Amino acid sequence: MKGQDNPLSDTKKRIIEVAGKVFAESGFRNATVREICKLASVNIAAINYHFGDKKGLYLAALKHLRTVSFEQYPLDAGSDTSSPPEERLKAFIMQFIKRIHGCREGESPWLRMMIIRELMEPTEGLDVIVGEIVRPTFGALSAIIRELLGKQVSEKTIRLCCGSVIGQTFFFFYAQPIREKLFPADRSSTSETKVIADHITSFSLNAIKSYAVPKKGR
Amino acid sequence: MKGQDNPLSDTKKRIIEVAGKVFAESGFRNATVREICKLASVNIAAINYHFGDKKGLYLAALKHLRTVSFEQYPLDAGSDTSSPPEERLKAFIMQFIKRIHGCREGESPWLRMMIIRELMEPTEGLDVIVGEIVRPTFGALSAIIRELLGKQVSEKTIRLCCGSVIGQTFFFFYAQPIREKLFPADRSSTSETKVIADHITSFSLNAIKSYAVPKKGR
Amino acid sequence: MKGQDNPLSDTKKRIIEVAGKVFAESGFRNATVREICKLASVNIAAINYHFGDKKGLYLAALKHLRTVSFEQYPLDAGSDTSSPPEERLKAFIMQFIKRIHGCREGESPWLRMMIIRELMEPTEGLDVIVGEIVRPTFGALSAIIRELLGKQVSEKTIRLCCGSVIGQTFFFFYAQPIREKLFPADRSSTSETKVIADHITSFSLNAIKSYAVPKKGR
Amino acid sequence: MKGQDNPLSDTKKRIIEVAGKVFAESGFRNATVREICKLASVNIAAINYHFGDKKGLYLAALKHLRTVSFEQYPLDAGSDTSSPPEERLKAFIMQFIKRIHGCREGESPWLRMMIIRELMEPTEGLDVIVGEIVRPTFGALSAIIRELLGKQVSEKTIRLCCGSVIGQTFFFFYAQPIREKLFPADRSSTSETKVIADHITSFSLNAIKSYAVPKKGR
DNA sequence: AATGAATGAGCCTTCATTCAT
DNA sequence: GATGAATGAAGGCTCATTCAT
Repeated sequence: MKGQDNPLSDTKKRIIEVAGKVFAESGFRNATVREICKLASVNIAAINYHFGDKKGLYLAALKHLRTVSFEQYPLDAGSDTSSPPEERLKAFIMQFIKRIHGCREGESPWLRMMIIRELMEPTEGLDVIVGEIVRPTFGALSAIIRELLGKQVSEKTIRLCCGSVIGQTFFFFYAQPIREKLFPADRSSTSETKVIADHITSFSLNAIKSYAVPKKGR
Repeated sequence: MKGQDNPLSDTKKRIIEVAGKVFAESGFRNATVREICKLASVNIAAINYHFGDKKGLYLAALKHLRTVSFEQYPLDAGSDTSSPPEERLKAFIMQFIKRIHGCREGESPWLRMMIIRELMEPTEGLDVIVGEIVRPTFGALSAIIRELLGKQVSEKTIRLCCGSVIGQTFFFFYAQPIREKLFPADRSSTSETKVIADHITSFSLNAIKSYAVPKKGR
Repeated sequence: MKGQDNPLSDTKKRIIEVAGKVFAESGFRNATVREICKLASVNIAAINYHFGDKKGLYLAALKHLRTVSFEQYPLDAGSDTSSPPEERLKAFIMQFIKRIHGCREGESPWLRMMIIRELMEPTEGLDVIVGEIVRPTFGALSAIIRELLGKQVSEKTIRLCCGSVIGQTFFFFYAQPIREKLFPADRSSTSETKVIADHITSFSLNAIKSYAVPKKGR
Repeated sequence: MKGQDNPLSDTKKRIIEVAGKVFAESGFRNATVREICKLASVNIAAINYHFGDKKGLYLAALKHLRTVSFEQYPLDAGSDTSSPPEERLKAFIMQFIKRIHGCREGESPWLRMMIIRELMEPTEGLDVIVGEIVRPTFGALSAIIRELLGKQVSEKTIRLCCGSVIGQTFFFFYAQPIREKLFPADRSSTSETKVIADHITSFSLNAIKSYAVPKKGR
């Protein structure tokens, strides 16, 4: 009775889930198929059978991570297109943080780690990340910022503002190890995450609105 | 007392310089001592003799990179403490970009790559980075932002604003591979670097000034 | 009594035919059951089911190759026992070349390759080759040479002459890769095959007749 | 004091000698570097260090085999250019047999096995074999046969006769396993080798002289 | 201070075979 | 009869490290 709507065999699914963790934590090269197979309790030859080779497994794991992340944290949650853009920006930032950096206690930010590793040593996985993760995210953010800035503003300016927003979120979570060493008080926690999200929201809104002011007067 | 006019043997110096490039470009694990020795034209056993092991060489190379970077791009260049804070923020951002991300054409952003790698897989090198690179940088930026915001603002707010500024610079350069795939027009170049630096400066100034307003009126 | 009109299941037959090609071209070890199964469009477990293991399939393929070869190129074709022995030797050499080395353009000399491989690393297949291929061939050739030499000549001499004839044919075709590298002009072709067959015939006839002469006078 | 004129380290030499045997007996693919290293009592990584990879070792072993074989059995031994061609052909055949097939009891015919394997599955080694082994051998034999046939005979005819001579020697020794199965009396031995060499010599001389006759009369 | 040689551990991959259905 | 999934045993190669000089 099990698995009646499960297109992935148990073994294959188990391997993919383990691989997601291991690849995120160790990177493509450092991760070993041996470790993955051991953790998944399968024979090492199973990788070749199900995924062809290590790279095939890596791409499968990356795509799986994306799928799960998008299902858990859809981009348009928490607001709808009729909401004012300020509110939608706030919702976007919170959702983006949850999706990319994880939010539940103990949940490891695998997707973010995969993205960062791909930026250091790009593989075919970068195309997956850009095409299926970054592009739709940028699209959603662009729409909000375009509405905040008004139609007269150039696309280039919108791109730059998108980068400023995304860049802030990346930094606060990605550079967490440094921040904790510098300021032990800012230890990661659910409430600290909310503080950061609020800061990014207001910092960005303030900046963007100033950009937009010239067109309306001042 | 030995080596009074030769604190580093030529061999050792040569190895360190090569290692800096190779470690930055390939990461700790992927870099091979064989390649480093070949490029430095030294015997493979020299690493063990001079640095103990691969990790010892890595730390030596990291420290060397920091020294060179700080000598080439001192933090306070381009302005002095008597300048208005807006101007000093602008100078800081430009200098930070040059130091961390490189500025000359073809120059590899070794220091940034080392930092990013340490963030993914912290080693002893992270202490070096935090203590000798990040802390003074944050200190300088904090001073500028504190002056912009006024004394009434909490240290926490200042830290958050520092993060927002640094985060933006990191993103634009670190995520360069993604940005190029998404927007081929924004290819990296000296002029594009200037555009980005100006954007970060005005975006941040706008945001910070808005933060500061409430205290003086509104 | 089953399979009265289907002694070999289609699947089994298909596998054998594919295996003959693959084993001849790649040798026993280098050939993979996976490739054979893929080319034959059968499941990989079918080999185990039908033939026990890889070696069983190999032997089956070898026997099939022999059967086909003998059906296509019967030994006594092109002449009959009433013909003069010179003519029969000529016919034998041509037929032997066709059978062992192939004659049609693009036809791979599978049987020869199998024989050569068995000579390098004898398996049970060598018994099949000796008993069902070599022995009748040697018998036919012996009869011709015996007639050419006369009854007084020892069996040992006949055996040596048989070896000389067979040896020449083997060399010219088997060492083809070397001959082409040494003398690019002697590239393999239908006409070149005929030139070689004629040479072997006259060379051998000349030699054998000289052998025979002493007995009749001089 | 040892090895004062020994350009090869003991280890390297040991590996090459073992590799020659193993590659000849098992072929390039079937031979394993693990077995070679075990027999040579060296670490498996020594192959990478000294020869780059398996193929490098293979080529080194092949060249070593050639060198040893040529030093032990120089082509022009047993006769000089002033001898009559009949005598020189006899000497050539005996020497060729010794060189390629081995002559001492228990001596394995490694060089022949290597050649045969290269003919089945050519690698870069075939170029070595053709260039450094086959070409000079054919050159020496050609000279003898040209003298036997006279200048009027075409180069093509000389090539064909060379092939006939070489082909016979190959067959008798290469097909030894079959010959022993067919005619147990013809077991390999020093005296049998002499019988074969004499047969090939007279068989070939008879044939070649008949070729040459037309030019002088008949 | 420096070197060439050697080592052992580990990695990815491939293959024939077998199991459960 | 036939299949997809799974297994264990090797195999070639790479790497950091160490040894003897």
